[in-house]
Amino acid sequence: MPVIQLPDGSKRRFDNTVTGAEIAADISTSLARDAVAIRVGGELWDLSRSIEDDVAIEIVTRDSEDGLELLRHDAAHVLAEAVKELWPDTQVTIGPAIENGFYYDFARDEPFTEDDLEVITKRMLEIVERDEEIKREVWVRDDAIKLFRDMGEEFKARIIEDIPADETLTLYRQGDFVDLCRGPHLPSTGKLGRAFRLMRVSGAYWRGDAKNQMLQRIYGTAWATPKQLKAYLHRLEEAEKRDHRVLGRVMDLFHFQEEAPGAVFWHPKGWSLFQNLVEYMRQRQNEAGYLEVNTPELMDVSLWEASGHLETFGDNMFTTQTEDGRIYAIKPMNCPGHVQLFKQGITSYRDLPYRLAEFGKVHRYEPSGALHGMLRVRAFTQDDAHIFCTPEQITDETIAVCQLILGIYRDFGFEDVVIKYADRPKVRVGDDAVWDQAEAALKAALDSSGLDYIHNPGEGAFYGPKLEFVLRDAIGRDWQCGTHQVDLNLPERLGATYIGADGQKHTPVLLHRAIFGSLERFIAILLEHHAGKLPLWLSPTQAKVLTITSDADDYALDVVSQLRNAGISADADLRNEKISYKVREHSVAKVPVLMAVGRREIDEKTVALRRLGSKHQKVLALSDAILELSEEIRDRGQAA
RNA sequence: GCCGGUAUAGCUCAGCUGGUAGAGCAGGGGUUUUGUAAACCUCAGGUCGGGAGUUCGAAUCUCUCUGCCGGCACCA
Repeated sequence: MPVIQLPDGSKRRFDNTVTGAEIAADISTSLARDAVAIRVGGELWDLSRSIEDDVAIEIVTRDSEDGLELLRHDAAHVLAEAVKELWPDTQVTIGPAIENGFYYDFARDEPFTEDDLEVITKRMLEIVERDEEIKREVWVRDDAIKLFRDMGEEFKARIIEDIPADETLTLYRQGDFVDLCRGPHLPSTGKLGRAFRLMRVSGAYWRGDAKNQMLQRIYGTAWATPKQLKAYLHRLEEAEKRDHRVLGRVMDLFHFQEEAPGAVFWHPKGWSLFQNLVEYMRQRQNEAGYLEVNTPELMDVSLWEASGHLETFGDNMFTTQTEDGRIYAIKPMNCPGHVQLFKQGITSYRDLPYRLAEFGKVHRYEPSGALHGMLRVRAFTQDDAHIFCTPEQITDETIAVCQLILGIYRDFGFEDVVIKYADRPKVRVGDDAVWDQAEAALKAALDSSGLDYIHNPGEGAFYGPKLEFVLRDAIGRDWQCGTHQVDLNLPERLGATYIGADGQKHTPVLLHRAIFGSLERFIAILLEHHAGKLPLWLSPTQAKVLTITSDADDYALDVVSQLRNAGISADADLRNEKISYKVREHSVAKVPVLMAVGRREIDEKTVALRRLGSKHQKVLALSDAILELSEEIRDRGQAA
């Protein structure tokens, strides 16, 4: 005779054991309709599972976060059922719910085609229509293995074999389809509804390991209501419009071409944007006590052997051989070069910390399949810096770097930043004792900074543990940009020393840090974050002066020169076109400020100023316009 | 690197089951002097990504290489 407590504190008494479905029905018919599971303690239970004890429960509805996950997981099962009905020889493997949807991995020789997806969708809708009951069954491990092996489901059998022998297994059966699954599930396939869509098919390795067989993964999205599905598809379309590869073309910033895979051809406007970022960073770094340097792109492989790069990073390095037989590597990182600079000049502890910065262009041979616009390239520019310091200085320097990074991200409008602490990876150089020391130092510094962080095990650099700075953009995507690493290995390998206060030789600690990470990547992120509408201070062309009639040509040129004198990048558009035509063209190209000038403006020494994204313009004195824009540029769009 | 898709004019795309290419925009020339997201007329522009094959004949079918796209793996 269980007493069930609901989230509002009310209690219901039942005479016999009761199921979640019965409780929901007892409350209201609409709840009975929308319920998909119940939460008992921390666990989700099937609606059909009977409750014997007094417990507090929560009814999970289809549009809640948990409910959606269930729905998506169910969609994966219905997908698998449909595929098994259509192609019985296909083997099923796994099919979880993921963000916004689900997937299922199948083993099948024939590839799935676009047309197949339509056929599968149709079958899935039929299965929903059939409203098959989804039944939970508890099985003994060995019986389950036999069941799947007899069905020819080798992959499933292997999954079960890896489950500890004493663990009870649950299978879920719907129609003729049975799948190993932890559950819970919806009570019947009809509850899935029709708000799902198969999106694409792709390859995926069995158990996520590139050494294994490749399976075929079908991705789908699923929602509680058709309206939500539509909204999601709309969001995808919007995200596509933000694609930096598209914006790069319409804004005339850069391009790629076949002869240089993974390398950017910067157009004048794009390069101007690039230089704006460099100038900004240069100023911030100068203020923070960094010294800017430049080191060779090409250095003999012996240096890279000594640093350990060739051994641990060699697969990613470009090399070239000259006529004299020497082999040079094109630098994939700037650190060895900076150590050479340190070795040239620094001899005393009095010079530490010694902070070297370089806008270093590095080349890395990334796997062809990894390339993606400017977000993943083979040639990129790092805002790299190396801080040589004593062990005692690690904490202060680390805190200073964290503050610098967070402050800079704020200037770009990124407030939401996650810090990850990544420790030793499998492939690394140096003794464990040195790693113990480096990890402890970084962690202690981070702890004393008072910043929140999460642990990212095994993801450090090959020479030391690191902090990763992940920022979240306007549409909720995460990007890793900044990094800060403690390195006790490279300075020693490359023979860097200084004389301490004790008169003895010491090896300096090397802190590696980057803030944008890659300028190319950061620009791509900025473009997508702002959907191309860059803040005024960053825009390559800040203002365009448009003539309404050719009578205004002289005045327009005068306006442009006054703007330029005030440090505002401006151009005139004197073409024989209608003003609407010019407004449209420059709006499409995302020019932030348009100034139209005609006869009235000539007479009154004014401009008709229109902001990107606005349908309105205001007429103001040229001098006032210049003042307004100058202030906005100076404050980087953030009113003091 | 792996799986799948894809490559036609500067850009976006059309071209059915093989009969050697078409539109819009951009560009050139002209008309128009224009008041806030596309004025009008006209001209030019492509060995259909590269190579090989099948065929009387290939943008179209096959193979292969390269790039790109979506994932996976890698990386950050």
